[in-house]
Amino acid sequence: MTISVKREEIVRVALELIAEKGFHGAPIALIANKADVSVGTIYNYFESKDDLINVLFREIYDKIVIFLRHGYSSQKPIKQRYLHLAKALLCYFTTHPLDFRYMEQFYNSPYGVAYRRNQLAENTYYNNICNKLLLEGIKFNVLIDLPIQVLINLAFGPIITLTRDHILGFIELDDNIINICINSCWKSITL
Amino acid sequence: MTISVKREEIVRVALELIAEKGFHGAPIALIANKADVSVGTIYNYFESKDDLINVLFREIYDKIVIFLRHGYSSQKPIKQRYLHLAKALLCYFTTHPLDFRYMEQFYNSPYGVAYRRNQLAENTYYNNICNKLLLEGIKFNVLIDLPIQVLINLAFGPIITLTRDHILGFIELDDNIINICINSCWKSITL
Amino acid sequence: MTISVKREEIVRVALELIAEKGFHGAPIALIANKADVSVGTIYNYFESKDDLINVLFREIYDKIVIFLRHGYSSQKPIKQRYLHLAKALLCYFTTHPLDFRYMEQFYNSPYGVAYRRNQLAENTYYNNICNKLLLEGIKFNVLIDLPIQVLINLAFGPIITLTRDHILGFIELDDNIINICINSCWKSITL
Amino acid sequence: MTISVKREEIVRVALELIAEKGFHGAPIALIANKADVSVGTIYNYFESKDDLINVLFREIYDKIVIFLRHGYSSQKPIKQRYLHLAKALLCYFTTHPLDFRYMEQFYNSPYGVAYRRNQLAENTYYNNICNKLLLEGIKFNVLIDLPIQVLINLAFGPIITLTRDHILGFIELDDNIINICINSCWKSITL
DNA sequence: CATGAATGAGCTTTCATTCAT
DNA sequence: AATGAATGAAAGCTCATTCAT
Repeated sequence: MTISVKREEIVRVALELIAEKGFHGAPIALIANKADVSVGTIYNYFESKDDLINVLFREIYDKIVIFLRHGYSSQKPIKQRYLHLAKALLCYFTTHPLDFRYMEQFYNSPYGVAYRRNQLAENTYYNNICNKLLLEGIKFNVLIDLPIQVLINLAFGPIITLTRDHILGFIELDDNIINICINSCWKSITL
Repeated sequence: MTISVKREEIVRVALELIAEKGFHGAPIALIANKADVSVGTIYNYFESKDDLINVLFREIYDKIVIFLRHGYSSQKPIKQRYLHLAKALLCYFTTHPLDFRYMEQFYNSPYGVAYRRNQLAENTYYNNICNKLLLEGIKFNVLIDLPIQVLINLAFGPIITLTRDHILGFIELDDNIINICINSCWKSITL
Repeated sequence: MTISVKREEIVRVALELIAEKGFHGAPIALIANKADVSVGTIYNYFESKDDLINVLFREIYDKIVIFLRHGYSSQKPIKQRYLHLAKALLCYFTTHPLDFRYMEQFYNSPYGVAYRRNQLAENTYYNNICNKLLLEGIKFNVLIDLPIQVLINLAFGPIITLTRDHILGFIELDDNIINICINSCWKSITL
Repeated sequence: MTISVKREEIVRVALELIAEKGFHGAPIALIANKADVSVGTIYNYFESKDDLINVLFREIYDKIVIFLRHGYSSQKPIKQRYLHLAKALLCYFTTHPLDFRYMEQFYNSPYGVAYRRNQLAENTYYNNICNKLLLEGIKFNVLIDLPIQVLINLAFGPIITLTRDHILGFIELDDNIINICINSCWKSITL
């Protein structure tokens, strides 16, 4: 019943190290050391470093989905739902900067490219909330009729890059700026 | 008089390998081998792998700047200039996908973070064309008054992410879609 | 409980190779090979080649100190103590020629210079037996009043260089010659 | 008639670099660079790095011999001649610290060991002034009857090690100390 | 399950030497 | 004689993974 506390530690330390120093700044031995665990133990829980990296991605991904879903209702108007998602995304990442930087590392690496290709291949791509929302918006003539993947970029791309600049300390975000930006993005995708 | 053909080859192969497989997928020995050159020769032209990486970045960067400047006139209306820059950027990268992926690798790595910090520190940051354009737009009340780095994200962020998806083969761009997207971005930053 | 036998082998082989061929004649790969150990194993026991070199120096140094102390009593007359130290030194090195040559390599290299500078800086310099003995000899007007480091050279310099010549096979030492030499040195430093 | 100025420069720079940083701190490329000469030019004057090292040794050696011979007369009493040689040696090295450090590097390396073995083999060993002096001293019952190589160590060993300590900055020599030391050495070898 | 010593392929970098010009 | 780009073997060091305990 109790999930191994050692496994938790491994995952926590791996997240921290990889987020801050990249995959190559996080050798297994260092992860083991910081997690107060032996190297061998890591290989009891994960098949390989690659496996650990992919599992960690999955865990963060799932937490984000849960966070986005919280308070989200498909009954609400499309705009309201968009604002909810955009804010939630930005909120999650600014409060979980390690998760953000980990995801950036992941997507910008062979892992991420493989993952995305895989998603497309499996056709599971259109299952996530954001995609559904945009597809609905197109269907009801609220949003510009563009390929979904294109629209995603307009709708959420700036949110992500803003978050990155904020986390790296290049810009300072406040509620006012955030609201303006999200509304700007909305403006850019509406007919 | 003639620029070394070996140097050219080294740079070409390094670009290709790093763009496709990342910094760690491009060991010096492999670069040397593919460039039909000995390992030592690389170190005749570059102080270190880091140096090669930074020089390559600089070369691409300069080529992009030249390309963006071509046909650009500060006499033209702001919107027209924005459209020029956005299209040129997208055009350059779709015709030079290796350059694009290289830059992505670069920015998303300690090199890129160091580079950006350096730029901020040196205050040379506001010297590039895009920044100047946006600042002018704000000044003349054409664009939303947001911190320049925030505005940059709205104005060019989606261009970049679209380009990535296109290059990775996740979406297919055509003139129509490109025009719509660029205009959407313009819409998102105007008052 | 048991000190690693691999570590012992590494140290033994390193001593042998460095003593005979110098630091540059003892690449890590060769040490590993001769010690029947993998390269990585050496780095499990020592941080770096420098570390190995310094540790090895320390181990030999400590063995020498123990040997010199054996049978040494500060109650005995100064001359007797000097004769003890000089003989013991010569005895230790002629029976441990690898140790001698290692120490020569060490002192005559950046390691040794750094070590000596460090010792001076830390003021631990005057703590060794030889220095104490000479200082006492000066104090009681038995020895010439010269700076301690100068006196050391007169008292023990020839012992060391004789040992070297002996080990390198340039001269043949016997008890008679040894006694004459040591007494000569004593003569050279007494008032 | 004019000895190549380039060759002079190469030798001068090699001496400086090797004396200060050892053989491995003096790569051919660096020597060439500092001597304002191309790498190839060095190989025009010297067969190899080893050759350069040996030639440089020989040049210094010869200069020392000339210096020692200056003012030296086999007519003078033995003690006076010893004092002359010891002082001249110390004088030469303190005024030519690079030469001293070069010689130390040389002797304490495979080059030096090979050189000494060679000398013994060639029986040219007993030809130098110091040896002749000591042999004469023994013959006339002025000096202790010890093997010449042993006597050399007593007579000149401390001079050399004192010089080293002085050059490395560990001790400060003045005329008074020097006189005491040299007389002490003399005392140690006389009957 | 947990351990961590052992492994060795692979990395970046150096440098004596060559040789076409 | 002079040049210096080119070479490539060899160096020190890292790290994902295994396996006997």
